[in-house]
Formats: sequence, C-alpha cells, structure tokens
Amino acid sequence: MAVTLKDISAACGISICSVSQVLSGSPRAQELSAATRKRILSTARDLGYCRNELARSVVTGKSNIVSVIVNNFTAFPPILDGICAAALEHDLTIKFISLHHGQGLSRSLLSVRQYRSVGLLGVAFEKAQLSVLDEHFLPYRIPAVVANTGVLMPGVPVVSTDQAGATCLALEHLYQLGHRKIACLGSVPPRCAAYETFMRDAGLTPRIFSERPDVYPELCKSDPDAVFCCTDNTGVQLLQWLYQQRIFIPESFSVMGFGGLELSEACSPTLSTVQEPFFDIGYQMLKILHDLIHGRSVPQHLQLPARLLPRDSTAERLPAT
Amino acid sequence: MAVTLKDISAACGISICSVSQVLSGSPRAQELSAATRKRILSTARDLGYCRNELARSVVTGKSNIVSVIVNNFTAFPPILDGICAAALEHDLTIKFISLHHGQGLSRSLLSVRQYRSVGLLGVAFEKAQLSVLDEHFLPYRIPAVVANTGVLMPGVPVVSTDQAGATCLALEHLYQLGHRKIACLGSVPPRCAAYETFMRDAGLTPRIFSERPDVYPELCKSDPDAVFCCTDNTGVQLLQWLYQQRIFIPESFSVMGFGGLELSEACSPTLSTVQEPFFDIGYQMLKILHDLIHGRSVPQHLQLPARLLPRDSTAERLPAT
DNA sequence: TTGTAAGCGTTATCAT
DNA sequence: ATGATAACGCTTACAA
Repeated sequence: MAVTLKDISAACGISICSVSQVLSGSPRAQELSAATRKRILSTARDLGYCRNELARSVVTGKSNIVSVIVNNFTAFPPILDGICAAALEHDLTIKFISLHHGQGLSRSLLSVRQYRSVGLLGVAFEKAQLSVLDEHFLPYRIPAVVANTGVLMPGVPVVSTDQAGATCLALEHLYQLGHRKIACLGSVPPRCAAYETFMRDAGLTPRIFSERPDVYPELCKSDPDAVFCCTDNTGVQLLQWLYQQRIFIPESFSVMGFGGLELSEACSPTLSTVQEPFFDIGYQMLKILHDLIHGRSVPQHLQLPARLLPRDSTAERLPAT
Repeated sequence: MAVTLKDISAACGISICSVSQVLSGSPRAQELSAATRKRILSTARDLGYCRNELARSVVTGKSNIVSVIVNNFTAFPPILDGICAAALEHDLTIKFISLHHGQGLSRSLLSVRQYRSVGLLGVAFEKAQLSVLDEHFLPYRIPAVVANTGVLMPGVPVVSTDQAGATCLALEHLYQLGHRKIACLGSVPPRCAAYETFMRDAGLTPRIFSERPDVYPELCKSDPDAVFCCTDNTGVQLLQWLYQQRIFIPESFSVMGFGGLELSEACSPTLSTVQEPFFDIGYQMLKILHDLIHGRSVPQHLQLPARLLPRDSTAERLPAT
C-alpha cells in the first residue's frame, strides 16, 4: 500500500496533524518551525508520499472532480483540450462521460454524483439532451456550464462563438474581395439572420438556399459572386459537387465556410472559413465553472470572437469580361 | 449534504452495516430477510441515496478510476468513444489527462496516483512520450495499456490496427482493379515493409517515394497506375496538389489512403482508404486493462483488422489506348 | 510551536 | 438474521 501521513509522522516523530498541515499547504503550517517543516517535506519526498485525494475529499465533502459530458468525442476536440488546459491551472480533475450509450445513460450520469463532482460541463449538447441536465442535476444544484448550444437555460451559463460577429467577419471578407451577389447556403438560424442583416445593411439582396445538394444547380444558375456556407461541412460538400461538375473555384465564384474544422483544410481547394475559438471556449467554460463554484458572479452568455481564415476558395472578383 | 448510509440506517432502524451490505450488493446481503432488504432499498430510493464512491475507495484502497492519457483530443476521437463504452460495461470511471501542457505535465501526471487510479491507458503516444510511463508509473506497478504506437514496452500491452493486414487490404484492392505499377508514398515503417512484401510476392517492382510534396512531380513522371499513401493525410495532400495541377483522379491514376480519418471523406475526390478500427481499439484497450487488473493473462500485442473503404479516388485501370 | 481527538462515509471482521 | 466495532487516510477544531 502507498505511503500515508502516518508513515511520515512515524518516520520523523511529528504528529500526523502537523504533517497534514505542512503537506497540504494549510496556513497554520506557517506557525511550525522552519526546521520541522523542512524535515516533514524532505521525508515526504524520500518516502515518495502521494496525497490521497479520495480520502481528502471524503473529509471535505467535495471532490476536485469536474464531470464533462460530451455527445461524442468527434464533435469538437479542441474544446476538450481547452477544458483540460484550464483544469490544470485550477487544480481540477476531469472525468468524462459520453452520452451515446443508450441503455447505460442513467447509470453513467449517476457517476457524476457518486464521485461528488463539484461541477458539470456540457459540450455540444443538442436540444433534447439539455433536458438531461434538468432531470439529473438541477435538483442537486450542481453548478453547470454548457458550450455550443443554441438553447439558453436559466442558471446555466453558455459559452459559444459570437455567431453574428463571425458571420459578419466572413461576409466582410467576401465584400472586400469585391463580391456583391453573395448567396447563403444553409439553415443555421443565427448565421442566416446575421447574413440577412449584413446584406440589408449593405444595400444588397439576400438570397438563402437550403443546404440540400439538390439545390446546388439552382444555386449555380443564380450566378453568385460568392457563397457563404453556414457550416464547413456544407462548404466541403458543395466543393465536392463542384469538383465533379468540373466547375473550378475560386475562378467561378468564391466559397466561404464556417467553423474552421479540420476538414476545411482537406478539401480542394482549401476552404476559406472563420475559425471558431474552440480551445478558448473550453478554457473559458472551466474558468466560469470555477468562478461559479466559488460563488462569484459569472456572465450568463459569453460569446467569443472568431478569426478569419482566408484560404484558397476565395479570391478577388474578376472584372466583368 | 447528501444522504448517507447513516441516514438510511436511522430512517428504517437497521444497522449501518446491514444497509451497506444490501446497497453495495455484498453476498452477505442474501442472509438478510427479504423484508429488511426491501425496506432498506425502498427508503434508500425515497431518500435519494447516492453512494459515495470516494469513501468506498478510501476503505478498499482502490478506486474504480482509470486514467487515460492522450496526446491531444484531436488525435483519434473514436478511440476515446470506445474506451468510454467499455468503461460503462466494466463499471469504471474515466479520468482524462492531456499531455500537451509543458510545464504542468508532471503535476497532471501526479493526479493519476493522487486519485489512486486502478489503471492507465495511453492513446497515440509518440516514442518519446512512452518514457513518461517508465518514469512516472512503472515504479508504482500501475497496470497500463497503450494504443497505436509502434514501440513495444515489456509488460505494457499494445492494441493497434493490424498494419500489415490493412496494407495488404489496400494493395489487394488496387491489384484487383487491374493496377500493376503501384507506387508507395510515405515512410511509415510497417506499412512500407508490408508494401514491399506484397509487391515482391506479386512479382511486381516496389517503388517508394518520400511523402514530401517536392517529390510529387517525380512521382507523376514515373507514370504509376496507382499510388498507395501511407496515411490519409498524405493522400489528401497529394490530391490537393493534383487538383492544382488539374490532374484528375481516378482518371489519371488511382490513389489510396490509410486510416479512414474524417478528412479522407472531405477531399475531392473522396479518398479510398482502409478504415482503422479505432472504436474497437479503444474498447479492447479497456477490456484488456480490466483483465490485467484482475490478474488474468492478456495478449501482449492485439492487432485488430481494418476494413476496406472504397471511394472515388480509385477506379479500374483503363485498357491501354 | 506542536499534539489530541473527533469525524468524514464507507467496508470488513467478528460477535450475537 | 442482524449488530458492534474497528479501520481506511485524511482534515480540523480545540488544547497544551
């Protein structure tokens, strides 16, 4: 079995209590003589002591464990990286729960409470899944923060991309390249709304197409200068179809995505897009959760700015020939 | 504070001890009368009891926590899904540690032991990172299993794709399409080796090119029927370059990837590839770890079969014109 | 400056 | 068929 406080206490003839205080950095440790402190610390090191977080949590009634519920891991990996980075800073430990396991769902959600998690993070929840929070956790008043969901729940802060800002960033890019007939492909509500506003404000006529592949011909027939796609996935699909038709981009028209997902760099041509700040979203989620746990007041909806990622699918509008 | 055994004990006038046995499904609970059992279970439900895993672990000296160390979350998400799925079945809880945080590394590795993890899983380790296992965990005899690494460590089982099998699957596909001048692009040792063997066995001349983009022209000049790329990433890069040159695939030659990563479906044309069984790899890792923990004997190197994923970048060889 | 003792929520051993 | 009692490793009044 591992080295315990008792072992250290015995080894250097100091009471367990003092050993605990020194090793856990309690303020009262300062009252001990420097000599004892040094002795305790060095024997702890010699013996290879490693604090038992479980026992500590039993005593304090709270663990340093934050449970993160994800839809699946493929969704937004960088968010998880951000969460982990922040967890390290705040001395929290991350426990993961994946939602896609039908029968075992309630059992795996139970473990959040079994381990006395101090808080809960939800990544990429769909609307229906938000009710999970309601049912399983709201009654227990476990602080929670969610990311990338359109729905707002009272008392559950949301961290997300500034969708309107990101949309404008994309459209501004197209506009500055000289494009005026800018179509919108897709149906993500906040992005379509921001598109309409932008176009109206610029004195242009908005034209929104469904992201279904069977409207691509119609889209092309409308002879756009540029197409703003509501998601990278839609953008990639469009590019693939255009490739099959031997319609070349950006010569024929410019194409813009949204997200900055890995696949936006894999297509031909590489897709110009706006990069959602996934890492930061994760990082801020945990920071807000940490504040929430410590009773500090937090923003109900934190919107982080996206970054323009110009690549090969956009180019200056050719002067009419 | 949460409901405890003591509360239940008080509520139904049964000793804590009996309550514990019933609620944790101890065999000795069978000796209690059915009536008492029922009473305990129902009051537990009424009071909303939720077992404190932390306290339980303090007593038993082991937690049900498995620590998973990942390079970063973008690497192989489906592996993590597989791990989570298996964890649910074996009643284990998953704690994550991300490696890419320079300064805090040893602190975050410490938490593996602080939480008395029963086992360790390593995903997508690079050679250098394997030493982390050596230094930090081997001395403590924490059972470990790693995935997707070329290096074998004594006593640390590896789960991976059957690389030779997967390579043959890809090459067989090209061969059956009629291709004979099959080039290899890349430098993943087991895949290049399997390529050479396959070609020799088929009486064909192997020709291996570096994956560096500046050899693409040379590759094309060698006029291959098909190109086997050691990774999807290489395949995608090649396709992007070919697109820029307006060299069309699969008309000019067939291109094959390796991995089945998301991006292999985003390129133009979609990349034919062999799908590595990532989910299964994760699932089996945890299963093996579980066996290891319970002292059962386990395979030192489990190789799982890949699946052929024919897409648009491969086609039958045109009869010479 | 240091120690004693109680307690956290469990499980385990041994009685009854 | 059920209960006392100790123990796990730690923190935290309170005492000396």
